[in-house]
Amino acid sequence: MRNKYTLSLMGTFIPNISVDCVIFGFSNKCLNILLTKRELRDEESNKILLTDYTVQGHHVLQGENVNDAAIRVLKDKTGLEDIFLEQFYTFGNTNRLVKEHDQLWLRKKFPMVSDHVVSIGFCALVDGSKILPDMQHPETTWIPISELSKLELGFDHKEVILKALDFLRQKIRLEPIIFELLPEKFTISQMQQLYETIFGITLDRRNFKKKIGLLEYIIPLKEKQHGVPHKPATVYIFSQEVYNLTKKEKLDLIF
Amino acid sequence: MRNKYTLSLMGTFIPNISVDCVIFGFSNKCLNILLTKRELRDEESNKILLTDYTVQGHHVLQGENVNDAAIRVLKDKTGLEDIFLEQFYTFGNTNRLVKEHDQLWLRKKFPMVSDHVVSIGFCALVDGSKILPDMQHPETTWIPISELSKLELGFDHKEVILKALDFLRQKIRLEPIIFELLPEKFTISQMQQLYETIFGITLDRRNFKKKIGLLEYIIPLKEKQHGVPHKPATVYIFSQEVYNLTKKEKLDLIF
DNA sequence: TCAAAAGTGTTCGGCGTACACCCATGA
DNA sequence: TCATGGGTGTACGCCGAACACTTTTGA
Repeated sequence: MRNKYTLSLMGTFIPNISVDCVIFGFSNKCLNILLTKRELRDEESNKILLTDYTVQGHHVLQGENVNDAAIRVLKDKTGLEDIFLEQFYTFGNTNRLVKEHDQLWLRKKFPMVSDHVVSIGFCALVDGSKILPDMQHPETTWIPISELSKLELGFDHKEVILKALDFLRQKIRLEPIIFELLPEKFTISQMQQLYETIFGITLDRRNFKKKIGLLEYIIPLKEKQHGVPHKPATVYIFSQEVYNLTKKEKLDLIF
Repeated sequence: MRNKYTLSLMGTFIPNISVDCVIFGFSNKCLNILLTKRELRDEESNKILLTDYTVQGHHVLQGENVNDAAIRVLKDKTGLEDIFLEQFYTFGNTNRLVKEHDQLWLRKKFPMVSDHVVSIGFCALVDGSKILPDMQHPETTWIPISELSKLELGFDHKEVILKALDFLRQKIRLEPIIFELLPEKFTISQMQQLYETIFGITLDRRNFKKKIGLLEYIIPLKEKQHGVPHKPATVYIFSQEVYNLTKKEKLDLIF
């Protein structure tokens, strides 16, 4: 799959412009990021030269819109389409590829890319229940954000992920994108757990429920959970239409 | 000045990556944008072929960080340094340069640039009282945002400006960047007027004052206005230090 | 003395926060 | 019957919104 671009279309991608997608998903009460394990072995000794993780990225193709490149990467790496995907920052420092590990990797695998690659960072949000159990890309895995500090990351991808997380936290306060991370039908406590994992806080259940109860666009269904060993919870849906109709421009001048 | 890059250093800039700076300033109770008037005449007939406005932009140089390119453009076009300057969006559509006017301009003036230029948009905020009365660049002028819809704008710069304005409005709700647009010493009603022009609203003076009065980091001086034909107002300063010490992470889950 | 903007206080309602007990289900 | 998480109500305090009259200055 990846060969499609690195081999047969070699020369048709733009050598100095790429996109990087930080893909967030919610499962197991955790916010996770989809990362690719990178491993480089010496051809003779078969000794491991480097092993670390990177986010999903690729160069923009000749004649391709930058935003479309991100859509393409997402589809290639996860099979997902039509999900939340937005730019959050562009990484343009000249030293982003100069670490020894990364140079080694690039010389071996991508000798044609430029020394100074500008990368547009995208943030994608996916419903955790859509995680493919056995992907075409066995080297990609979900990592809880709480594990991030323990991981070795390639290029400037640590910074990329931190900026993406920042973006997510701020955006969530401004727009109803939290639902992009939840299944279509969700319970109030799933939603609460999601907030808690994103912000690293704990919230009072009663107050949370009261607040959600005031929002007309979060609609309870008749349906309940089943198969749970406790009182089954009511399931809710988010209505974008009701949201559009009822949202009021509240402009807190607070900063 | 501009020739420095377009002529003597021709070939040292990256043909497909540029920065565009949307520079906001506050004066005359208005939020203004610094734009450059563009005019192209036919060499024989001297007839005007196109006339419109653009934001301040330039290509990134070989070996230059993207963020440094923005700093350079800002300095070259306004003489200003050390002011608020942040990325807000990257414009990467393949059709951003294809309007007939723009092609005409590029063929004549910048034949060496690529067909597909990705441009990183930056938002700069300057104290309106620092506006140079007679600039080195007579073709640059401040335009109130209320006049924007009447102007002809080059390339995709209408979209660029609208995205910058959006960015400014959201950022102001999250961080104390409003002060970047005000003189060091300001009155409460200047601050109020600034909010009013940015958001296109009107606010109640008493409530506004009360709110500002609660913020420890907006500090009244002994000093008053003078030379005004009415009761002189108290002047205030913003203290970044007090802000850092007293800000509390308020996290409204509201969206 | 006039025009123009500055300064000031109260009331009301809504929303955030703190906090504890009973309920329904599967194992 | 037990463990697990679901569902619910009250009291308090803060802050945002509405609203009108007096004060100071330069012209």
